[in-house]
Amino acid sequence: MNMRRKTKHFAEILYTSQAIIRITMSDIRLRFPPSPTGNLHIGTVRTCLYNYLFAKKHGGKIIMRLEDTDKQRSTDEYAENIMSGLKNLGITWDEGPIRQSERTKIYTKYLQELLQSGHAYYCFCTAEDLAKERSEQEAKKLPPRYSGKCRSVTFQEAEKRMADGEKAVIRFRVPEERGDIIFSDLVRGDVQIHTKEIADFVIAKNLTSPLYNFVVVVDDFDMKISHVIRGEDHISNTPKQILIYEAFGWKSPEFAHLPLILNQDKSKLSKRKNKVSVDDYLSDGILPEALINFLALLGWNTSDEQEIFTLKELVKKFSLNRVQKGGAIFDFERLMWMNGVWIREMPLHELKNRVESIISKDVVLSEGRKKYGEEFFTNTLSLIHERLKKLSEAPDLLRFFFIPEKNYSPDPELFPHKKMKVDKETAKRMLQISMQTLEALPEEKWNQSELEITLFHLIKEQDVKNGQILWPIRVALSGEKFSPGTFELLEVFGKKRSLQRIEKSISSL
RNA sequence: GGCCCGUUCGUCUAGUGGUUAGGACGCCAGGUUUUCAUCCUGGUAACAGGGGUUCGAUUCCCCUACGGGCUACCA
Repeated sequence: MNMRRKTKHFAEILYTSQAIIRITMSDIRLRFPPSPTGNLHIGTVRTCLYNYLFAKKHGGKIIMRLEDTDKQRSTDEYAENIMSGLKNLGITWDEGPIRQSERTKIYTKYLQELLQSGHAYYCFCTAEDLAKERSEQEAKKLPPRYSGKCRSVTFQEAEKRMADGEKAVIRFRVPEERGDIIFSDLVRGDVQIHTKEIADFVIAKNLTSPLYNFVVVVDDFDMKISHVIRGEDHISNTPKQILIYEAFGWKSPEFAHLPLILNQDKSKLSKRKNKVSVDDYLSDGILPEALINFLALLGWNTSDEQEIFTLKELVKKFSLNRVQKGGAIFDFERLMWMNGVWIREMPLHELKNRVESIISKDVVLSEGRKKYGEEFFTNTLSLIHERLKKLSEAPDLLRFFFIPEKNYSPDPELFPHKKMKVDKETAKRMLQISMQTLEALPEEKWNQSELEITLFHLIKEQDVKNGQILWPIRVALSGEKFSPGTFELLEVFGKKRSLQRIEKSISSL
């Protein structure tokens, strides 16, 4: 890959500073926390990517942790899709997968601990109770918050009521006297919120069904996570989690909240308004490299003017303090441009591998490939290489090459071209003249440079514009409005097929 | 409504107490002795507003506006 490189000198400095960080920060541990409630999402990839880049940059470890506490919505299929998708993109992890659904015993133990220490309590309010409470608050224009009604229910009393069949959830007792919670976010600096803004929140439906904010804390502690890098939508969860850390007497990890990826209208990227499934992009012919490259630069940059990066280069250059604070709109045009760059930079044999599965699904192409041979196929691919913006366009760009001449009939309406000063009449005449000239060119001289000499000679002799000869031939050979150039087509088709196509065109005009 | 976060070309972004506010995508124009694509050249276009601080603010502070996130017995 011919990418721009930094000077050797710079690279050495970089390595040195990395080595220092490695020594002082040897306990870097991060986690990928996907919730397997859907196929791999663009936002999940971006979050995992930044975690990956940070971990690799500092020699840390990554734990794959499937956050599947929502038993209704989580499935093994989604988990599999997410994990294989990440691997296909080159985003790997060192430990796991660990499933939260298999760690219930651990959560239960810590839940009991919190209940016993009084940091949590049973709440018997029903959904109706809470709805009523909320509507009353709204009527008084108060922020809807749980009142703390069951705070006074003692542990013994609660156990008795539950034994009698009453249902209860477990809430965290927010210590209002704690005052301001301030945490230093690695991306946005100090974030502050007062405990009075936080109502007693539910941490578990019951002893064996813990909820997100609780399990995250237990797991991050248990797995010795040092840095939590996640989306901005989690900022408001952070103080709640910090409170739980404090209740246990645990040290909280470092937090870094990433800006969100946005729809065109600046709302959080959603499948209603955008394509969010990684599978969709990949099957649409977006290269994993391009997707990674694009996502890395959505919300982060290197300050120099380089735009194209391999994963390795990203690791080398990544730093959290160059992460943007504002959200970034997902610009498909830019992704397409980047994809085109990646395709063009790719060697031909690699491109061939990548389009293999797409080509094999196309009947005309597969049969034509057998009929005209592998070398021909490779040649045609090389002609469309720089025209490709995404892999899925390949079949449409290639198809005309593989149509057998007996089925081939270009649309006569394609021949007239104003700028070229060509109408059907001229097209026909020029094709006839060219036909004679080309027939006279021996097989062994049938290559681009000889063809150029021959046809330009003819153009001069006939005293016509280049386009008056070259345009009709190009259309005759491709039957397409747009295609590779005349000489390229002539050479790749070879003498026999070229003349057959020209002849067909003449008779159609 | 409340809390929190944010705001440089249409988009992704660089940047500084004094710059012609830079690059990239897109778009437009021209060139690369035929189309398309590539490539090259040029052009278009931004510091949300108002107050301070200052000799001077896009840059520092405050307010407002706008946008967004969260406000679940989802994660």
